[in-house]
Amino acid sequence: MRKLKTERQPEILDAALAIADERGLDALTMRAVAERIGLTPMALYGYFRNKDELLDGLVGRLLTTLPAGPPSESWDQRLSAFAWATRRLAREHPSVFPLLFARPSVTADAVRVVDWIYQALIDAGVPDAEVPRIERMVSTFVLGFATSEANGRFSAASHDVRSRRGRGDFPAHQRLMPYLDAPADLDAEFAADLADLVRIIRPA
Amino acid sequence: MRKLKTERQPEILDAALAIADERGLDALTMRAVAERIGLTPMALYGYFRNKDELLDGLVGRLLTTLPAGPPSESWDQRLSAFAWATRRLAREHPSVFPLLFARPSVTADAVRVVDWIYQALIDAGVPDAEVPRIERMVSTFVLGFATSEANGRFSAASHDVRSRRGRGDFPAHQRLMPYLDAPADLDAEFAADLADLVRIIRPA
DNA sequence: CGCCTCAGTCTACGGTGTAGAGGAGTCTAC
DNA sequence: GTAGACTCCTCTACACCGTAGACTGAGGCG
Repeated sequence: MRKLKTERQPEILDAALAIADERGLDALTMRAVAERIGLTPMALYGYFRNKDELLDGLVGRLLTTLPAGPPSESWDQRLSAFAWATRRLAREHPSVFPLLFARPSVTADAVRVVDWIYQALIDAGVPDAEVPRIERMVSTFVLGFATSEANGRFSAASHDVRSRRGRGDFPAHQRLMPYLDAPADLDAEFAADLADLVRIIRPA
Repeated sequence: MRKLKTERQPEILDAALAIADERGLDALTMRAVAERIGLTPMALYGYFRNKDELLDGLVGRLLTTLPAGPPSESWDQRLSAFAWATRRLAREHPSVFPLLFARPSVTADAVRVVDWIYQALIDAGVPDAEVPRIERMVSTFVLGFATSEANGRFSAASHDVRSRRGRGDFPAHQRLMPYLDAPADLDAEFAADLADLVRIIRPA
């Protein structure tokens, strides 16, 4: 079978997304997906050539849920809306989100998102030659931040450090301890980071 | 067996790293590691409680190879050295590197690296209260850039887009086509991004 | 009627991580 | 010298994984 069926693809991806959200990426197996929609595992292979393609489909599904900012808004409004939507996606689907980073994902869905960002940067007055670099910088940061949050890289550090305090191992940590004890307000932090980024983009 | 043996841990991690470098992360199985050092798979469980712990050990091993910048250098020299060393790590071990992003990794190794960055930011004159945020921003970007490079997120986009040109799907891509055809000089790009970051950090 | 296509099933294979039991070798104490 | 404990490792086995290959049963169409 060369050509793939498409009708039930969305249904399959819904099931896969639900499983990953509920039980984590490790639980996302072909057998689990099949069982959820009442098929045998092998039936899925009529819709996706293999598991990797199913995961790519999942990535595409996530990307299509990113809303295109209406061109009426200003470039920084559109950029900011995209960034916050991306981060929301990561919070809603923390298990699946890291796949966005792991897979090259040169699908039409991904290119469409990049095109929005290109357009926003062009409207911001960034020279054409610089647009691709700035896009990579911005999307790397946004994806990186959201991914870090999704898999817990931003939390619990101070707890571990406290157990080591008293020994002089980590002087900067000791000095900053009052600021490390409280968990960071990541909403405010994301906003501040975005403001810094916009400051880079805004033409001198 | 509650307590783990440690003597042969480095040997095991060396084998694991070599396998991942040579044949990819998928080939990094307990059986493959065991065979490489002439043991049975179950022997590894005396040194690591399970495969996840072995992977955590691998992350730690990578982190320890990041050199501490001598405090004699200026803060931006140290920061830049750290960034380039991180990126070099990603190029040397592209299969394993993404694990740095995937695992919270609050081990002593990770905290030590963070401590260097804290110190550099303090020396840069960043207010104490802002240091943790800036550290997260910088390391998110550096890790994100290096990870993107390692798994190919920065390449081959234009090739796919070219096949879609002619249809008006992606207007910004069409306008930027001359700059998308040539592969980006990622060395120069990384340097430019770092310069932008340093500009954010440097106190007004 | 015969034949084709299609959606889905069934069976099976080689791989995975790892639990549990046991077996050699060495160290210590009597 | 020998019994026991401890350490390091092996062996066997299990449940689960992705998926190849062959099959079934139900239309559609000549």
